[in-house]
Amino acid sequence: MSSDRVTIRQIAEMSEVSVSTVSNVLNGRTLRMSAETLERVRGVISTLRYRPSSIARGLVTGRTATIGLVVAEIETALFFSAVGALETAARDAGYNLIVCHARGSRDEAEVVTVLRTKGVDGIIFIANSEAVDNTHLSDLPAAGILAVVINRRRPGPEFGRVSWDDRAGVSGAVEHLHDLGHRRIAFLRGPRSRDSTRERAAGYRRGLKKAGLPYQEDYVRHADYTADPLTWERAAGELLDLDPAPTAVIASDDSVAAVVIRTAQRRGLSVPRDLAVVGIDDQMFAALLNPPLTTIRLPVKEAAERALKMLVDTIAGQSMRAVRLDTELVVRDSSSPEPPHHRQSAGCLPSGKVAGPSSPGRKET
Amino acid sequence: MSSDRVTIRQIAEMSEVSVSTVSNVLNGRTLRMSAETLERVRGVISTLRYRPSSIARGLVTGRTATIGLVVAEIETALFFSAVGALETAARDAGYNLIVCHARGSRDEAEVVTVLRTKGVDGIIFIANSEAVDNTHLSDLPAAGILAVVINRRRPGPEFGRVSWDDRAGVSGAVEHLHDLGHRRIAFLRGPRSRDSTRERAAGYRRGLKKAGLPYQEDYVRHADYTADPLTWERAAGELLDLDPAPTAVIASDDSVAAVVIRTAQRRGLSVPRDLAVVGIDDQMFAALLNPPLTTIRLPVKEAAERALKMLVDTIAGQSMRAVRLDTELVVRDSSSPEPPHHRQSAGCLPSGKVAGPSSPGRKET
DNA sequence: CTGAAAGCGCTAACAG
DNA sequence: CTGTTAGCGCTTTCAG
Repeated sequence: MSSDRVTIRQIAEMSEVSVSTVSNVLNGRTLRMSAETLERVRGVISTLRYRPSSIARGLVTGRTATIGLVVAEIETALFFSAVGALETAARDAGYNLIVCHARGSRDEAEVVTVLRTKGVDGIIFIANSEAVDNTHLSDLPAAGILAVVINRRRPGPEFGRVSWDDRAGVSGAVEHLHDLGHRRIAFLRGPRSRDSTRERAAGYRRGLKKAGLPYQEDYVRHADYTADPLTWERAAGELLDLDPAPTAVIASDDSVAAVVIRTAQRRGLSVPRDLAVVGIDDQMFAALLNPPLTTIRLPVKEAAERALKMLVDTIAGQSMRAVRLDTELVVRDSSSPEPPHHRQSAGCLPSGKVAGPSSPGRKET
Repeated sequence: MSSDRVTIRQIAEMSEVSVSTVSNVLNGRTLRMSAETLERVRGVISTLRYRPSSIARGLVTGRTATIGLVVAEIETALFFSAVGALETAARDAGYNLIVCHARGSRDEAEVVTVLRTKGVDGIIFIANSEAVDNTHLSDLPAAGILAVVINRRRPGPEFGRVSWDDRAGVSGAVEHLHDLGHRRIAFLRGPRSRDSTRERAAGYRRGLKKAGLPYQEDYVRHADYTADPLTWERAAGELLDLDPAPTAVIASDDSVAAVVIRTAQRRGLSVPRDLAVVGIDDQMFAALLNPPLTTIRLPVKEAAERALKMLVDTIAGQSMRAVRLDTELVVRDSSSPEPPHHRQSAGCLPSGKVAGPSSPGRKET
């Protein structure tokens, strides 16, 4: 097969220099080298299309310019933008990404082992905020493998961490709805096992308090976005059956929000006139719904970029940190004070106007 | 940092055997080895948690158990399911995936170079059917790097290829709509530069012909799903302005379909009563729209799995092939003969009933 | 059935 | 400023 691989030795011979000289030009240690030699070596390299084997290099340097990415729930649309952003950022920094999907602690431990044998320089974990066991990560720092976690509890101080402020996000959404005149604001909780669910619930309470609204048990329902959509529909229906029914709903994510909208519409209600709906995530389709969905945008891409930067900076000598990003409320028609067909046709894809100044993480677009 | 790496030599010493013996147990060449020795070596390996370095192994064997995945348009939701499926399939087969995003031929050439220096055993290209230049791939076979392309023209006979039948998919959708009683069926074309767009347009014509319907220029519009949603809205509006207006639209993809639905609804039309809408892709949100979207499901996941299998089989000695997969028409409410609120609450997430037997690629669910 | 030894392609001392 | 050399950790003949 690949019998004709060009090696550094051949380059050396053809350039009539030693391998170390070639190695030097390869690695930019070219400062005090005769310009003529440099030229000649470079010429041979390019005519032979020589590319040093990063395997061989990795064996001796112990570095591979490869980063492992361990993704929980790879099927989730939101995480894909993270993978994309990460890949771009990584390649800009001269790294490649080995992407692995881990479905649980056991799986993750296995994946980490493989990644270690492959000699990755660092690992980024992007999680679903599931409070997962971290013990299998404890020996990573000792093994000299840098790691940063996204949307997950920090396994230790040697780990980098990037997260976002779920609590402030939901709190801000409540305030937004309150500003619009809503007084009966319901909240759909996500999967029970996730930290994000707790944070968001806390944000809901905080938002109510800030707005001076009472917390009502009845207005909080469970709608696990990892479960069957029929269950979301049921939860939405129960909310709508209440008397008095809520005039606004913050859904557990954009998918659930889509079903809430549909459920309301099927009952003849108009969104947002009879019911305002706010999602969480800002997935691609949010702006395409009818009406376009107001949603709490999670800064997944930014998180990915920050995580990568943290890793690269740490390789360059800095130490790990924990950063928390702001979410951003993207206001579209599903929470506007007037029904969408009476308004300018606002809200298509990445547009989205912005709410009042009261809550954090809002930004002009 | 990683000073304390366990090596095969240490295992050999502690087991009081030679390194080659350890290597043998590592590689399963254990047939004619004293059971007692085997036991001892394995014991030492597991107590020391020894993992052979795949870098070192790769250097000598020339194989890395790593596959490159080159994705065009990594941001597209549809492709993510491919990445997920591929990762799972790869890991099951003992491989890892280096995922790269290539934005064009130049970028792709660069990515391929990097992948080669990293010693990948094969490369899978998953494309957007853009008729892209393939010349930079021509020396892959000679270099002993296996490659298979998904949704892209085959660069040569040494390349594997997996694709799907866009033409039959759209043709089947036309027939489905015809069966439902539609006689004025419009079609929204995707990006001009893609092969898939041409195939789909051909499928549209074929479907009309099969149904005995005339081809009408006016009913075909351009709605590039990579462009601004406002342009889709305009295209949809133009269709609806026609007299007589179409009673059904096949949209260029699910996102466009969502906007078509919205445009119709904003004009007070009911989907599907006044207008039936069919998408292409079957993205996650298709089932969440109101009404749930009938769509031509592209077998992206299956394609990914087939591609991986082809690669692995070829490594094992088989030769590359070209396979074409069927699409599947997933019938939901947006094309049902009656309005959704008069029907059983069908159509939530992966459900979707199935049309008549006339067209290819339909399957019972 | 096991051990010694020769590299895989490269980098990094260390001499010249 | 350039050349020689010793490995990185593993596999794989080839002798014992």
